[in-house]
Amino acid sequence: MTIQNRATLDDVARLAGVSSKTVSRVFASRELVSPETAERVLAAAKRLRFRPNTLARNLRRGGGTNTIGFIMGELGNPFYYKVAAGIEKELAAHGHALVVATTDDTPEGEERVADALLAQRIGALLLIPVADDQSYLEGERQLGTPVIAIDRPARNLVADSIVLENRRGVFDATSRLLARGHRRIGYVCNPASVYTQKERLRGYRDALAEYGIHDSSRWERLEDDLTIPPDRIVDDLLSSEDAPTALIAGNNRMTIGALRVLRDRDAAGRTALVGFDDFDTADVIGVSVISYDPFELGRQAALAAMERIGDPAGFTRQVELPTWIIERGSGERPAPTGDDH
Amino acid sequence: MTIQNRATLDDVARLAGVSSKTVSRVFASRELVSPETAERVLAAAKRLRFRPNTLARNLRRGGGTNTIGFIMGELGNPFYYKVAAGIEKELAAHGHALVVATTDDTPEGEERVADALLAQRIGALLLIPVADDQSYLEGERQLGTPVIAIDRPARNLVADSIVLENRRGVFDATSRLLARGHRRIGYVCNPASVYTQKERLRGYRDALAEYGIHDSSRWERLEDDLTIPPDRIVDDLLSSEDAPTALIAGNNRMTIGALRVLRDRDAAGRTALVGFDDFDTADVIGVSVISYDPFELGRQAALAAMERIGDPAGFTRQVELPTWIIERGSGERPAPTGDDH
DNA sequence: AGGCGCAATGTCAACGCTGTCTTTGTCTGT
DNA sequence: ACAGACAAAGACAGCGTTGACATTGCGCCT
Repeated sequence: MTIQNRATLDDVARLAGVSSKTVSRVFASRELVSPETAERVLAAAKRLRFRPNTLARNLRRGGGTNTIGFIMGELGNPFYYKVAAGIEKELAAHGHALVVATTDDTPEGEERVADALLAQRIGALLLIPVADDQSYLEGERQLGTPVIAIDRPARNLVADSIVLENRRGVFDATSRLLARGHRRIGYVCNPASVYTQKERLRGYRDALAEYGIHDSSRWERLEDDLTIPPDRIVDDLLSSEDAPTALIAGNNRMTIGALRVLRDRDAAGRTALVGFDDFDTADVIGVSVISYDPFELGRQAALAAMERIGDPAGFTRQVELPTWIIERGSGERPAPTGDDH
Repeated sequence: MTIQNRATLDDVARLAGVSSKTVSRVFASRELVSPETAERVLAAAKRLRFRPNTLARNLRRGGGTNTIGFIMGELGNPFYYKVAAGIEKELAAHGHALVVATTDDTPEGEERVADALLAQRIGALLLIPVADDQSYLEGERQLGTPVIAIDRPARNLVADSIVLENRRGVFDATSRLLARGHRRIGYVCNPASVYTQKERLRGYRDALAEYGIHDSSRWERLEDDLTIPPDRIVDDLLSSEDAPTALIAGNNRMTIGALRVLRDRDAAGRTALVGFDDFDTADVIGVSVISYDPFELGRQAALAAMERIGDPAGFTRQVELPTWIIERGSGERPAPTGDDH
């Protein structure tokens, strides 16, 4: 197997009997080139298996590439994948490529991979912020690289962001449970200190407050340690005195944990359950959820990035995407009678 | 907001009072640079927010970048995402970046995005083949870009491949059903004409053949049109005369379709079911599956790519990763008595 | 004291491409 | 017959970096 050299513009030019600039014109600018010449050039290029070198092209053209970077967190979560899918699809439709990098969910990881991506002169940076502080990107932004935060706003950085209506989603779900007579409503989540969970918790508390419940701490289980099995958190809550008659799970993992625990503890299926985030088999098992469109989250982020590439100096803005409740049974179980007040 | 120019080696050199080559040494080669000079250079670089331009670097260094491209098919499938995750993790551990591209599952799409990736001078190309023919990559391979096929071997192209033990997995699952007395065993899949499905089908037929069943066509439903709802395919099979007492689903979508149909048609849960590919809530519902590790598939592909980058002329090889059966109940239901022979 | 070796740094060209400017040649109108 | 316009193609430099090679200066040996 001989490894030959890759053909360059000059090689093609020589074979076609033209200057390299003419070949360049054929492949890049489509400026004035006579049809016959173009044909000759294309034939020569094909024979040499020529492929323009985008590295050189982008270097020469100056500024960023048409590749866009996406930094995401832990990999065990389909959420990230769906966002990435939404991004990729929208970018591909506009001729952009996507580089992905993961951060093992640590702030240092985030900065490290951001650095690696930026060294590649990406055209824009999309990220799901993990660190508490994205100020390290401020310099880059001033140099003209747009930054778009997804799912959570960036901190200490001017950046567009695409987030969900977390608060409203949970507020609505909680209100429905209250309307069905539930008063002891549990809320479980882990990790609890991230933006999304804080917002969701606020929605829960706000809804309870409207019914005069101002201290819900005894029905809340807010953890911040992913090594704790979700089952244990739910089990702990349900074992407590004054156990809740309804449960809201702050994310997918907690919902599935809750399902396992309820299967064991509550075979009759009396406890109401609403989870944030839909999952594959939720309809088969009949789990009510607060749903949203993760693809759309990615799509909007890609659109925002491309818009910002076109107009780097424009005002940044925050887009809030809707959430909605899908009723499948588990969230519509009424409170046991005599349980209100 | 002023968009200033990005600092280059020369800018840093000027500020630090050294030559640009020295700055280059500090950032790239770590050759002999006195500690004091290095410190001065780093300080200047930091002040100017310098970041080496990998475009220029890779161009100068010649040959490929340390970015690796991955081409995958349809996005609606968690399988792809997990493979990508495995790839990304392994690459990141070795300092490589990952560009992903999707093909909307059409052969033309595959060639189109391959072209776009190759123009970026990626260091290696990983792909889940969709087209029937990857000979269009042969030229590129000869130019030194390793190609690794994932999940299915490449056709008409010398390339390493990482695949699953599809045949053995289904063979074993079918054998177990036979051992439990089932004789009318159904097999549903869509699409049926892809490599993996052909292999799996072979496993199924081989196992039946060992029990003297040489024509299973009446229990097979092999479709090749993704617009057909999985439910309908399963429903059709179960409505037939001589309906099977056990069912093997060739992929995830079919398994979930089968679950829906069985919930409606077979509330008592007598029909055995084994699906190829695990899913999130399979343990909650008690579905037995033929499982494997999609992350490992990606990981092995990344390893193969990096190995091949180091030794482009070595012998190509095919790695087969194991599959195993997870028994959760649905696959262990015995055949109704009096049903054998 | 003179020469040698080596660490530390510098000079220069080139990677493959494209923007700018220039050259060549053909065609039109008067 | 000749200026002017314009289509088609080429010459050249430079994007930011690094490899190959050259230079400097200092310590050390004889």
